[in-house]
Amino acid sequence: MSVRQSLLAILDQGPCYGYQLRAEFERRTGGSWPLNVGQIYQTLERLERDGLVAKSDAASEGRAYYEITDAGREAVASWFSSPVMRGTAARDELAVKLAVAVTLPGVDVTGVIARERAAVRQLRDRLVTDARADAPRDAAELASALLGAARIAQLDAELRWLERAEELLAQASVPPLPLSTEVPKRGRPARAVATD
Amino acid sequence: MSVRQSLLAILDQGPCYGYQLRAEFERRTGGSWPLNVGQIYQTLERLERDGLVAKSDAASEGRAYYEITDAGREAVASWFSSPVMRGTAARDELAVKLAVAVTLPGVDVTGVIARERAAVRQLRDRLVTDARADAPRDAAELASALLGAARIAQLDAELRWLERAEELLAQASVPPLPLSTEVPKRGRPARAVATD
DNA sequence: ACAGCCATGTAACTTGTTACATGATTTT
DNA sequence: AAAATCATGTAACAAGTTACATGGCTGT
Repeated sequence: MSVRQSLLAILDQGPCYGYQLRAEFERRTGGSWPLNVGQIYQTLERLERDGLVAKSDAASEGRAYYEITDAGREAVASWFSSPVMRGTAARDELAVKLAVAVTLPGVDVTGVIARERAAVRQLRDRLVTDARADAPRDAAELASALLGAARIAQLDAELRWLERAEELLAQASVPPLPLSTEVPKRGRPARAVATD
Repeated sequence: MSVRQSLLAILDQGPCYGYQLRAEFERRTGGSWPLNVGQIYQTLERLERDGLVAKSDAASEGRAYYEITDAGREAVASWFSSPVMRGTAARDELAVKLAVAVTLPGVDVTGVIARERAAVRQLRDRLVTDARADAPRDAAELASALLGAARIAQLDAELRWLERAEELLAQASVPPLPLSTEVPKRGRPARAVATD
């Protein structure tokens, strides 16, 4: 929902047209997260469908301006006033991959961890090198610095976690789980223990 | 791609039918990431479309078994032998939200950070409390512990980053960016400097 | 005239996800 | 018979993303 909500928040500042929205978004995210222009129009179409924006009447010079609606303003306020949704599940690709790997027979988990770690460290080092140390001069530079710091922090966390995973794996050497051989009955299963 | 690849990796262990796949996946992810059964069949259909699995001939007792193909085995090997894809962009909802927030006039960034931080800390504390300290007895428990640790590590990173963001924001008090007023020309822009 | 960008829009696709229909099987 | 679960499958949708068609405008 990030793109959708971000575009809406920008439109909260005033009417915009497609190309302008892309420029504003990319300016405010420091060039990370580049957007295909088509995605802007797709998102605008969906925002309009949901009643959060509307095509402006005053279309100047062949540009299709969109303006936010009252419902859209509410959505922006709600976005900024409530924390980001975190589902109960951990939709972390790396974590799930490793979790599945340790349960499967025949997977070289140590190798998997080593490769992931090398990739993470390399990327992390590159980002740290590229990160400029001088203080941000405007809000866009500040935003850029924040995004960079977030990326690095996340990679650091992954590095530490991967090291911890290596430890756990070395200590608790547990047998992997083959496919469950027991074929359960098809109908309604018996009551767990008793009716009581 | 996690679900898709995980199911394929499980099928690499032997033919499975839909319900069985769900059980195997959830067993191996410790109940986090619960799957709607329909998603299993959707994913199987797409895997079959891509030639990575095939319907098994020996359909026993009305169960539709799927088995992995050679291409599927290659995909599994490739998944485990190469690190997870990390796009150039930082598709981090929280980070982008804050980045956009600091560039927009009229947003109470301090409040946003405070609320996000409170939510993260609360969730983190709950997870730490729920985390069992005893050593895992089988691979499923190890996987579960790994997933829990990954979640906590990620939340820790977010906490630290949010604190850093507060600092940066307090130090470098930069003015927010209003919408760009300059309307660029529509046609081809002039050459940057010179042909040389 | 032509290259090249601005600008809009549409079609299609990906993974993830839910809701629903349908039936078989088994316990109560 | 009714309830509950196993089991398969289909339809639809969300959000992100890309590719393409089409035209207008401007500098060379």
